[in-house]
This record gives sequence, C-alpha cells and structure tokens, in this order.
Amino acid sequence: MSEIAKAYEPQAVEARWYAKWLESGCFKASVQTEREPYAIMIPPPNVTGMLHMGHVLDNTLQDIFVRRARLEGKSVLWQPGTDHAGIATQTKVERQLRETTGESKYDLGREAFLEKVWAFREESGGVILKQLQKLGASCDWDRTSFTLDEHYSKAVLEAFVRLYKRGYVYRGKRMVNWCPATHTAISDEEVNMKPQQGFFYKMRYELVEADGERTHLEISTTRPETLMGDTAVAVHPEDERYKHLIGKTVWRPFPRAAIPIIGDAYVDREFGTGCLKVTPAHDKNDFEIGQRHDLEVIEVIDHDGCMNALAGEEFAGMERFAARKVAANKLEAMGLLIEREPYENVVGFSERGDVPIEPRLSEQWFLKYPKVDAAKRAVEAGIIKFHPDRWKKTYLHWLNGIQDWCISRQLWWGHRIPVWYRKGIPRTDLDFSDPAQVHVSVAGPPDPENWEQEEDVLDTWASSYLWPMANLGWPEPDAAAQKELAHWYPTSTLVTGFDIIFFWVARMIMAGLELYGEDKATLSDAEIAARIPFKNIFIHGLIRDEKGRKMSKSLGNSPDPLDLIDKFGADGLRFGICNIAPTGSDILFSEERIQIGRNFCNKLWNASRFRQMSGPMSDNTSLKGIHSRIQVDLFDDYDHWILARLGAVTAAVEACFTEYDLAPYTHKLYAFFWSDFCDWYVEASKGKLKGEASVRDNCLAIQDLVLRQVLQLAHPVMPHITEELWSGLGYAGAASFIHESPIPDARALLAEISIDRGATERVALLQGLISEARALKAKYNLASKRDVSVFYGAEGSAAAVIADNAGLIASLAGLGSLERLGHKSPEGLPAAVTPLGTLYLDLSSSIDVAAEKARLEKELARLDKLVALGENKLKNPKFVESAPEQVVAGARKQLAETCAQRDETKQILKSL
RNA sequence: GGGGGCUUAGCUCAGUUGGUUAGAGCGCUACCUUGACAUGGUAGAGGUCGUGGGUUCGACUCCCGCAGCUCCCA
Repeated sequence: MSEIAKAYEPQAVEARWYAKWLESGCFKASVQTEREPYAIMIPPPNVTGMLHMGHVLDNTLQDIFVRRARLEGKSVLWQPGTDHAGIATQTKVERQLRETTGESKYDLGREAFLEKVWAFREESGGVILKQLQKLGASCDWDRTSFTLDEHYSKAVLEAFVRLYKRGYVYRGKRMVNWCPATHTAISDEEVNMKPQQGFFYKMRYELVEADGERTHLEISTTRPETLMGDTAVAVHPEDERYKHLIGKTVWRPFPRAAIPIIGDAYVDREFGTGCLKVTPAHDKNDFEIGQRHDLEVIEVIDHDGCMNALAGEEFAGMERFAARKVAANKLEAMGLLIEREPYENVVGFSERGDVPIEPRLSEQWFLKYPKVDAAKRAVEAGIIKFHPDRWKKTYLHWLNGIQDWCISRQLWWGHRIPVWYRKGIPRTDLDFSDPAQVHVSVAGPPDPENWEQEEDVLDTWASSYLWPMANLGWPEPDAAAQKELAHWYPTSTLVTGFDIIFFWVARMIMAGLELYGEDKATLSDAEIAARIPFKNIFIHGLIRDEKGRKMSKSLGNSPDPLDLIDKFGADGLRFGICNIAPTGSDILFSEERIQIGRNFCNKLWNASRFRQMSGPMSDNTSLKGIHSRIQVDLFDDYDHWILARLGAVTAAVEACFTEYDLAPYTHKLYAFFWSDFCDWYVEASKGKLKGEASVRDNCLAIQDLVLRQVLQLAHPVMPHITEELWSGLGYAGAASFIHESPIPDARALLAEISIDRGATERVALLQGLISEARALKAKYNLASKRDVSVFYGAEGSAAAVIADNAGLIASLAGLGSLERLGHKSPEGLPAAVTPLGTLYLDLSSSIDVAAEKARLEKELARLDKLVALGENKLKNPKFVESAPEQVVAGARKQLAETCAQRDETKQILKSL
C-alpha cells in the first residue's frame, strides 16, 4: 500500500501494469478442467493493418468479456492472431515495389515476389498486435496465430481437400466480379455500389427481314462497348409490341452478324424500350438468359479491361471506356444512334482497385456451401445465439438465398490451391474425375515433376473460416491440443461487426458443422451443439464520425487510436467507447463523447485518494476482513441505503454479462459511483468522519467495501486504473492481482448485513428535502452561503426524520440552522414544499413578492394538473378493479402526496 | 423489387414481459474555487416520445396504415 498520487497519470500506470501482467503470465490460458471454460477467438486483423477505431471497439469488448470471465474464476482463453489479407497485402507490396524499383511482380516472378511479401510482413506484421497491447488487450500472446503459419496452412488445405472429396468444391466457368486493376476475381462483398453519371444510349438494330412497316428494334443500353459480344436481343414473351417477332433475327451492327430475337420473362417491359441486348459474356443476368436459350458466349473484353480481337480490329487493345465512346460514335456515323440521354446508374466498384468491376466469365473454383440447413437450425433452435437477437434475421435471410462461393483468387499471396494438373494435357481438356489427370491432396503428387500446380490461391475468407478450429489444433490435434479442444471448443463468444455476418460468421458456422467431426450428411441438435465454432455471437456497430460518415483515410476523419490513448488514457478511451456503443448499428464518434471516460477515471482516482485521506487504512486484503469491521448496529440510514444500491448495481452488472447486453454496463456503474456514492454517500460521510471513532471506522469500512466492489465491477472496462487502485488501497495481498480475487455476487457481498428497507426509503425523502432546500437558497442567490436559517413545518414522523438527520441536512444543504417552525408565523417567507413537509427560508430582508408569487403559481398549476391526472385515474372503477393492487396503492399514495403539496402551496401563496 | 433497422430534450442515445407524473451524457444558463476531484460542485431551462388509427382500465412500450431517414440484398 502506498500513498495515492495527487493526479492520475495513465501513461505511466498503464505501461507499468501491462508489463507486470505479461511478466506474471496473467493472460496465459491453461486448461483447468475444474473451472468453467471461457474462450474467445479474436477476429484476426489484417497482418499489415494499423489499429483503427473499429479495432478499438471490437477488442475492448472482447477484453471486457475475458476479464470479467477471469474475475468470475473461469479458465480463460483469448486467442490472438492475424490474417494474411491476400489482396490488400499483395497490392500494398506491389505498389511499394513499383514506387521503389519500378518493377512489377512479374519481373520478379512468383517465388521472389513472395519473399518480398514475407519480408514486408516481418517488418510490419506485429504492429497492430503491439497497438492492441497499448489498449490493454489481455490476449495470450504466446499463442499468436497467423493464417499462413505452417500448421494453419495445413488445416486450410486439408479442409479444401476434404470438401473437394465430398463433392462441395468444383471448378467451373462462371460469371465473377472481375477487377481489371488487380486482375483477380473478387467476391460480391468486395464490390461497392456507387452512383455514376453516364448516358443511356438508344440505338437501332435492323431487322434482317422487315416485318411490315417495322424495319428495326430500338434498344437502350448504358454499355454500347459490349455490343460486339451481343448474341441475342430479348423481349418479354407477353409484350404485345414485340412478341410476334420472337424467332426472327436482327443485325448486330458490328461485327455484323444476324442474332436471334428471343422471349424471356427477365425483360422489364416498362424499362427503356422493352428490348434488351443480351451479352452473355459480360453481364450476369445476360449470362443466365444465355444459359436458358443456349446462346453463344463471345468474350470481347479481356482480363485487363481492354477490348480483344473478337471486338473487331479497330477495337482490339482499346481500353473499355474509350471503346464505349468510339462504339457510340461509330453507331452515330452508321446512323444507328438515336440519342444519348444523360443517366445516373449504380455501378459496382472494386473495393481494392477502385475501378468499375467487369462481370466476366472465368474459370474459377467454387464451394457449394455444406450444412446450410444445419447452420440455419443452429440459430433457429438457439444453439447459437445472436446478441442482439435481431441479427439472426439477417443471418437466416442470407442463408435462404445463398449462392455458391467463388473461393479462388488470381493472386500469389495466399494458400495456393492444392490441385495439380498432369503436364501435357491442355487445361481445357482435363477430366477432373480422373486422378491420373487431376491430383488433389495436401501433400501433392509423389512425382511432382510430372505435374503443375494450380496457380490460383484461396480467398482469404476461405482460410479464416476455420479460425476457431484450426487455432485449437484441428485437423490433427496432438494430445495437448485434444485437451484444449475438449475444454474450449465450441468457444464461448464471437465478438464482431454486423458487416461480416455473411462472409465470416456464417461461413465459420458451416465449416464447423461440416468439418469438425466425421463426415455426416445430417446432424442431430446434439451434434450441432458439439460442432459449432461458438455459442454466442456478440454483434456491435460500426464506428462513424460525428456526422455519420464512414471513417476513411481520404476524408481524414479517422482519429489515430494511439493519439486518443495519449490524450485520455487507454482506460478512458475504453470506457468512453464502450459508453457510446449502443446495441444499434452505427456509433457516431467524437472526442467530446468519450471524454466521459477520462473524467470517470479521474473521479475514481480522486474518490480513492479521498478515502486514503479520510482516515486510517485497515486491513483490506480480504472481503471477510472488511466485513468484520462493519457493524450494522452503528448504521444510519445512509449506510443502509448505499449498501442496498451497491447490491443492486452488482446484480445489474452481472445481468449485463449473463444477458450479453453491455449497453447498461458503463451507465449503471457510472450512475452508482458518481451520483450515489460520491455525490451523496461520501458527502454525507464527511460529518461522520470527524466524529466518534467507532462511527468513523464503520463508515470507512463501508467505503472500503464499496470501493473494493466498484474496482472489480469496473475492472473489465478499465483494467489499468482499477489494478493500480486495488493495490493502492491495499486490497491486494502479497503480489496478488485484482482478477485473482473472485468477484462476489450481491449475496456474498452483503453476506450478513441485513439492509433496512425503511432506511432506503427515508434517504429518498431526505434527498428530496435537501435538493429543495438547495434550490430554495439558489433562487435567492444564497447558494454559496452556508449560514442560512431554515424552518421546517413538518409534523409527526416526517418531523422525526428531519430531526434525526438535522445535522446531515444542514451540512448537505449548507444551512446555518434548521429548526422546527413551532408557533412562529411563516407569513411572507419564501417556502418550498418537499416530501417531508414545507421548508421556509428565514429571510430578514424583504423578498420580491411578485416574483415569488409567479414562481408559486407556476408550481401550483403543475401540481393541479398532476392531481387531476391522479383523480381521474382513481375515479375509474375499471382501473381500480383490474390493475394490480400495488399499482393502485401506489397511485393512491402518490395522489395523497401531490394533494398535500398542492394544498400547502396554495396556503403559502395566500399568505404572501 | 425483397429484407432489416431507426424516428424520445439543441446533439448522441437509454427506457427490461404495457403500470406511478419519460431518464442519462454532452451542450446551454446562473451561482460556487467549500480541506478528493474545475477532468469538479449546486441549481435551472429544455420533450404533446414522427404521424393517423386500433387493442386496453391504462400505450414511449402491443397491432395496422402513412411519412421521413438508413443499412443490406437484387
């Protein structure tokens, strides 16, 4: 125990305790079967990423959960790690390369380029984890995992091979989102829709054989550069204007060719002219129409976004947007362009390359999702729970419309797909069912010289979807890993943002259901429960700036969390961010809004310091010891009241964790500590601390109990300062940390202390009286005077309560004297009606009668309204009959009190 | 077009199965440096809970319609 410094300096305190925690192995996870297991797998941040506000929120929440679990005596694992972030990392290194040596990855070749990426990761790969430590994250760092680690890679390839053998993985030519800038397929989730200003081109396609008067069809499009790939024109089969033309042909202008007119219900008759040009190679919907009508697929745009030879000699090699203008001009020259109408449409942009994506037909690897029904069942039956619950709708909705997942990426940085093709056979001629031609295994073929490996790598999500299993030793756990799996799998809680429910959360669930255990077609609920990767999913919002905009580098609206830690302390930032994180979807961030965290740290610090200054410190090393110093027979009303409140806040915080509803956590803690304890209890204690030793020591013991509990309640959200004060106030025995003492629940906390409920009610009345007395003084500009005389007009029990607490009232309200009115006439004195009778301000000087009258009349009007409200309610026989007794009694009591206050106010008014 | 969410004080949000006279933080106003804390204290102003119906003794809360905002999917 040492003297608490005057000012709280978070930087020094935080660094010191974090180092001690690491040194003492406080975060180390170990299987202790006698304790309840609790495990969280960190959502792996990008290995080369930097800490941003989203990480701060996500990891603060996880740290809160695991630190609370440690306080509850559980056997805790928080697994850290990073993912390799295929496309993000690769493009970063490519850019670096281009800027430094001017080389491209092709100049270096695959192997040498990958060496560069590994070097980059060695250099910057640990940064984000170090930043998490600054935040106070209590991960078991010795277990830090990386998706390209040897053991992890093995798991990824094993999963691929198993899924392939079970028929879920296949190679196919399909429409994908192609990023022409980075030359890879990307997932739907990596496509951002942006409104774009363009033109709606109306053009004419001549009929091969005129149909009476009609010589052509008018067709609208935003993409004339694709017309060279048109292989049909579609109309709605029931469109009266066109349906007789179905089966006839029109001329594609260039390269000139006759293409069929087909009928397909996909066509929207209201949209444009009702005629749709069909380019199966360059539009997802057109491709599907093409499949239905067996249309030819002509690719005219290459992987780099440039036109190819099939588009015609004059277009070959031309960039696609240049080609758009040229194609339109050419149509115009041919007299086939009717108009260019300015038009805004929504275009998908590649998140990585920031260029419009090109729907493109390409050979890719796909995964048909396994265990979709079981994945739905798991959530519908509550085997996995979303918090808040409503996110399960989003999850189920997605699973209901699920489409095969394109898992291949045309990148080098990632898990190279474990498929080998026999040399000498053209890829297009391969028979995938023949193992002599296509080899699929983790180890590769025994005669590698005769094979060449698939060039593509797996989508990063197709590795991170194994995160919970693979980090605990799947698929080949050794003896130790088997114990860990048995202990911690399924993990307890996944903490993540709603934006990755689809591409991470749902996929992890399906992976677990399919791969964790034997190959089984259908699963019972018990099997589902054993295979799922986690039991609870805690979904939080995304951090936006105070105007609701997404945080981004280009807007410059994203603060550096490390700056914020410097400014507010890690604990301050954590408390602040947690305090403004509602269970809704977005969190509007501003520094102003998290100052509360720093202020709360300051308050906690100073209240602790004040305790130390208030009187001698006794032995605080055990809860039992503190209990033994508390003597209920010495309690006054405030002592009963504060302990009742302490029990209530303990139970409320516990409920936050059992119900996964963290929103009230910081709010309840703050309200209890700041208002109940500091503003009322400590203030009320000040007199007692100067009085008799037995009363003083009892009061100090109660403060010790409250502070001890508050530190433990607050520890999950503000670990450093609570650890510091835990030791500073002497709660730590020899070298013990705060989390090593199990947090008592409300029952254990109050053990043999029986709370007088009557006392807690009296305190509420006294608070009302004191507030009124202060307000009365303030109205006469006497707020700062501490020698004001006040009379009270109460009778009976109310008078007794006032008399019993006269000293306290005088001290809290700043009164020189508080006396019973007796026979003295209150006429002309300013008064305030309180729950404990009327107070009169003893003013020797004259008062502003008009102002006083106006004030009281306003008050009277308010009371009249309330009385009418209460009377009407009680006059209604149905209310009296059907409402619960308590509610009716409460209404009666309230009405009586309000009536008394009204009458009293009337009386005062009359006497003025 | 399909689905979700939101609408409560100037701002950001709470409000637990319907039950007293709707709360907090910030901001604002006035007063206060009183022996923990000005990152503080005391008091105060400020809301017909988006709108129109319905159910009920009773609706911020449940149901339906409408309006506005927002996100996701196509």
